[in-house]
Amino acid sequence: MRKRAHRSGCPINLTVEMLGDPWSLIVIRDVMFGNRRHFGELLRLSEEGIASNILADRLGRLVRVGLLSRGGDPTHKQKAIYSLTEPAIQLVPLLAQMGAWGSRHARSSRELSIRAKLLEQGGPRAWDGLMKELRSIHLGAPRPRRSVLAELQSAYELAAKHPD
Amino acid sequence: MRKRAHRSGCPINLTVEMLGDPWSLIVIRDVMFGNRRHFGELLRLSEEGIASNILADRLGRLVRVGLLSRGGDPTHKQKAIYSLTEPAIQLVPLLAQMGAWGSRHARSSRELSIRAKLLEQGGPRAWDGLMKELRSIHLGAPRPRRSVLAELQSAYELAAKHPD
DNA sequence: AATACCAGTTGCATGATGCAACTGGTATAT
DNA sequence: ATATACCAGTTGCATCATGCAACTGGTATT
Repeated sequence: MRKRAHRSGCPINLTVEMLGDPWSLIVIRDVMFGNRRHFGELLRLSEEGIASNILADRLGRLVRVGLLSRGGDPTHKQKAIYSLTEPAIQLVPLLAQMGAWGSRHARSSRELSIRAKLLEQGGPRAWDGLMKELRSIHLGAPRPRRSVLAELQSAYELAAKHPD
Repeated sequence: MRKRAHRSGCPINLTVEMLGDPWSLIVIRDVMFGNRRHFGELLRLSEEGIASNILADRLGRLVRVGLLSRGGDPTHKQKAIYSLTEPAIQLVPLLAQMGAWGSRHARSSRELSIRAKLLEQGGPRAWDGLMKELRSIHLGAPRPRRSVLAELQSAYELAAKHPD
């Protein structure tokens, strides 16, 4: 007796079912914006302090539902590399909106808000640019001229160095 | 000894902390798009079958964090009316992206996808229109000429009547 | 006075999360 | 060859969240 497949066919509900827990989107965010590709990186560099069992569970689940893919690292047999899949890359607009909303309505730190606000202001043009870049990093697509990640990073560093 | 206020100051994380559970966004969706305003409506008309204790807990929590407000219904002393607050209304773009992503990458039902796709295609113009409309319904703002909710509803009904 | 509606609450089973310690395989240095 | 460190997890256990069904006490209707 397995549990019913889905609660409903509503697109919002299905998205919530897939990503509506306290950690899935955090893991995807770290892979996407922090370029964390190994278990250990995700574990040790985690801002929110994810536990290793939860991380293992989420990585497995995200691979199963097709949001991450797991490849071996040639330099180390034990090492696994996690990559975003196309569906995960298409979460960029969603994450951009989440960042925008959070920076507006929650008490987010100023430096971290900079990136969210920049990505919001960039709009669909910036999102597309970021998605192209992620396709080159994670799916082996040709490298685009523009690097939105570099733009976000330099804006963040500027804000961090220049504490108002 | 209370638990730490937040896991991190990242805007995405703060949004996940507030909405990253299986029910909060479902409740907000029903109030927003289904105009469910009472406990009983939310409970009985729930597509996903929320349990009454969970609904009570979420309504309370959403009121506490300022996404819903709770008012009394003049026609019935016992009856409570829940309304969206401005921060919740500003979740429109986020919900629109969730719907768009879900209709593209999950097996959502065709009729329910129609609305999500329409809202996506409408873009920021439609989102602003919807937000204005919600401000009139929930916050007593003047009623706008355009009704995005009516547009979504008639598109849905057309699709439901005309099964491909 | 009886019935139905309303917004929840209670009790209990099950599952998800959080924490710390541990495992077994792999590379590196001596 | 041996010791050390790295790597991706696993295990055990406590606590918290969710799911289900039955129940509660106040309010309106007939």
